[in-house]
Amino acid sequence: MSQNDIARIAEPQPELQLQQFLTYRLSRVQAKLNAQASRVLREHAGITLTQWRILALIGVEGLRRSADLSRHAALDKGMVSRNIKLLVAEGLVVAEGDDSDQRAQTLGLTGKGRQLVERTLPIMRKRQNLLRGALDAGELAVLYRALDKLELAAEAQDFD
Amino acid sequence: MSQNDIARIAEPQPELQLQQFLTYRLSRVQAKLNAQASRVLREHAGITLTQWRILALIGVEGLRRSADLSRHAALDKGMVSRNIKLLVAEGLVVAEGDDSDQRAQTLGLTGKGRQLVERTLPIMRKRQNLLRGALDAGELAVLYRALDKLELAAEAQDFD
DNA sequence: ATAAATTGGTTGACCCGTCAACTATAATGT
DNA sequence: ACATTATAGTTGACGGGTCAACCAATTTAT
Repeated sequence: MSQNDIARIAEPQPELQLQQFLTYRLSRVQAKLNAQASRVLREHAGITLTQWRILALIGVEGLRRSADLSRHAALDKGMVSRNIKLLVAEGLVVAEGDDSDQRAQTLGLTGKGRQLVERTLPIMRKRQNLLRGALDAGELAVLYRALDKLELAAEAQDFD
Repeated sequence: MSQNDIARIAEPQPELQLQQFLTYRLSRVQAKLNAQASRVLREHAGITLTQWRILALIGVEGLRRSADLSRHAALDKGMVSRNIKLLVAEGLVVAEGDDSDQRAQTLGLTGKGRQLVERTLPIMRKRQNLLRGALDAGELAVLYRALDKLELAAEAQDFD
């Protein structure tokens, strides 16, 4: 306790680091993936990642209702609502009333929106392939399995 | 195009889903890990995850300066600053001027802060072990490798 | 038929994390 | 020695994401 006179409760814990390291790694990788996609989309299409997802869900997956988007892509419905409004204002999306359900609105792409998706799809696919190419099939399988297990463990409520 | 008359730009793309699925999975797992830790800390110690990290870095790792915390745990320095202020206000941390560097302050735990860390450490270790037990060594290794590769791929700037 | 519960969508509030600007002090270069 | 550059820490602002309240319309149960 002479030179290094720091009040410690316990010796540094590699275990503690591991846990924090894990969530740290996960959030970091995810942040970088998002940042990369966001950059491309901003430069190439002038939209955000969320907006791209919405456009792709409408234009590629053929979904037509906000609620479907939320469910399909686990997007918050509030966020979908706000972004739809933006996309409509920018003339990329049309939202017209649905006859069969007065609450709902039917979503679709405008010509401009369709053009933008068509123009953007190839580059996003390219990126896709880059990412996919980074992992071999075995790694991908283990990654998914590990994430499943972690997610399950993270749901435990009764370990205390 | 009869019954399912939806204007699509392309057929639904499993590849697109994969990418979004990947970031979706990552963010989801991470969110759950955070939520779990946050819940435990809130119920058990009345602090947030960030605050716990700070307390542990001071009390367990023995760090004494804000800047060291930021570097060590990749926490934003602004966030550290604000949280330190809260922790001081709650009487868990002391921050006194540093003689050798007028800009810096020396951080330490109060008795109350030390007690709280001592009380909270065991349960966080328990959680730690739960998570660690969820993956075998091989899975953990592949997980790390896969995250490394993905992170690298996510840093590529010139794929377009 | 009508009350209750569910669903679609909008809006406001809030937290977390990041970034930028700024002040004060220290270290470095010439 | 003095000007430049780097560092410690504070603060304000912003975007992404979650949550809750709310309205209108629709489905379900009794």
